[in-house]
Amino acid sequence: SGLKSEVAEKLSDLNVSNFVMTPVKRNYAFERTDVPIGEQYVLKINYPYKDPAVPADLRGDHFHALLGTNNSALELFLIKRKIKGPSWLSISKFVACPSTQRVSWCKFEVTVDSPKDISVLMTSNTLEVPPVVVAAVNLKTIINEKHNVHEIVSASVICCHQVKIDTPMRSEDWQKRGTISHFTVMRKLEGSIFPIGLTKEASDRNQKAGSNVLALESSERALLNRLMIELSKLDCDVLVGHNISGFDLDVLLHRAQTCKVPSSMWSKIGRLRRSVMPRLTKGNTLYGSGASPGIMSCIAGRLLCDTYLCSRDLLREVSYSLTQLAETQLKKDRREVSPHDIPPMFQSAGTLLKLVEYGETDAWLSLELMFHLSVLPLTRQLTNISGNLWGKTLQGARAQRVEYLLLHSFHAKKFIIPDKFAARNKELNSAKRKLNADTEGGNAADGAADPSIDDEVHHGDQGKARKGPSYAGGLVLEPKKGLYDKYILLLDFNSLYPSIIQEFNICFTTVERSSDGNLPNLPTSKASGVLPELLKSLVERRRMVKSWLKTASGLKRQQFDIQQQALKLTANSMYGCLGFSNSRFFAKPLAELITLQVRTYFLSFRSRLTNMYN
DNA sequence: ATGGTAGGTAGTCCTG
DNA sequence: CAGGACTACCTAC
Repeated sequence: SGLKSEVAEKLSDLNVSNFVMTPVKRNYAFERTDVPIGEQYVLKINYPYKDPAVPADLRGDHFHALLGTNNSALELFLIKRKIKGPSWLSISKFVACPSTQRVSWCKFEVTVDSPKDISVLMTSNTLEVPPVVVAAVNLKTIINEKHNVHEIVSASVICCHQVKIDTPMRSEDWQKRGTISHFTVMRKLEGSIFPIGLTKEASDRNQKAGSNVLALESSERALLNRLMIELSKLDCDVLVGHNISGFDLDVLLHRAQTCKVPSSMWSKIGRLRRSVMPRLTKGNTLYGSGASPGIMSCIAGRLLCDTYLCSRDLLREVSYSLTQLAETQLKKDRREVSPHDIPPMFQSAGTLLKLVEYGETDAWLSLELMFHLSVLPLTRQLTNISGNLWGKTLQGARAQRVEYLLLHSFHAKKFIIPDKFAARNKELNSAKRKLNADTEGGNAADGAADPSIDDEVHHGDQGKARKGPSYAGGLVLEPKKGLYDKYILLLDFNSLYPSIIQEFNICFTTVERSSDGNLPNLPTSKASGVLPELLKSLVERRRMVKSWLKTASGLKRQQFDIQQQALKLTANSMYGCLGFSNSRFFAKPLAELITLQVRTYFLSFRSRLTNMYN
């Protein structure tokens, strides 16, 4: 047909020669106004990732929209193969990589021709969940005043070789003899020597332990080399540390760069062989915002568990310092050591051994905190529910979890999924901004006339992106003052927002959004939307798990408890992402409609109650 | 850049 | 000097 030959022509203009085109039936239900809502025939085009991407704004005589042009390969793989979090995969066809062609440090590496050769193993329920290896890392640093950077003087590692990820671990489970190993690598200060007695103490300890538990090196470079060798021997699945993503990893890689540690060494911090150090500082350098993308790419193949970030997510504390958390959560004392306290400690073997102890204790406390909070089982459950990447859940990316949950659901129902960065919106926004700048001050009624401007930052003049509310939320009634000494009735709704979404069948697929962004009407359609169905299944799964919980005991019980918590968390975080302007599934009209129903429901409930009890 | 809004208190700065 | 506009921070849902 005309469409096919036009597309073929456009593709060959882009030097794409090897492509497949198929007409398929697909649904659309999202915010692009240039794509018709509902089911229709579309042309599906497949070609290899090595060829250039089609520009999203390309148009032709026979087609007026292109979707999914910039989907990442990883996302397509996970969504199309229906891979939902850590699970057993069956690989039907593969070729083992010869050692000269490997791209990773893994003991076994294979090449797979087609993603279709990989599928989720359906009988995996009967298989045991394999344990993982977890290494806790803590660095002790001194400050180089001249360059104003941290330099590493000691690195401690505690490694736990048999960590379960399907159930919580009690102290006696992970502190078993033989499953834990530890070591510290230390170096002397520049232009000085180790204090008397340290070398003998180190060799005594190593002999007694039968392995290198205390390694003494002459330079920072040698320390880094040794640390990388030991880490690659452990080949851990998870790296853990307190503020490891904001401090230790950053320092480690910057020092490796400065000390000219060869790439064959520093890249062993991850599982991917790398030859060029990526840009380490890109974007946010704010405290507590996680590791930069460059740093994360260095540890590819391992998970990162930052107990500082986890605690901030899972606990309610005044301070999230390791000292404070050790006290309140683990009931343990911790000695704080600042970089300025360290140089004097190099004067005697005794104080230097104290430094070793402090480093290993910090690594230990962070590891203990991770077990205490059941970080691995909980994040694994959350990841299995949403079908995103485990590493992202560990970073606390809630929006991404909801994004993947919806991607999987809508793909399964043959929907075309919204693009990650809609080029159209970017254009629109920059055009708006330009317009605003041109007619500055002269548009008093802009907010009412054009709601799409509302998502812009309201108080963004000082670079702090704190937004004002962009739509109406819940309803808070003024309390009636007085002493109530007879009856006080407390009502608590079970997951109010998810219930409202289900009750009123609010979904992308059911609510008709007007083009001017006004508040939409309630859906009239009887057919259940994708969102309500999804929530229903989450609620049902939770109810089932809770029923198992009643009769289970011990580890099984804790496992079910974590699972039901994860299901609840997932259901409750969905509404927030509808109102989140950077979300891929951002739909302010839907969020507004939900909060309106919440307010209406609340008021009618109150009047029913006052009628009943007067 | 990395769920939402509502609402309270305390503080700063400015103005009539 | 009272009071408004604004911000930061905290908590509730």
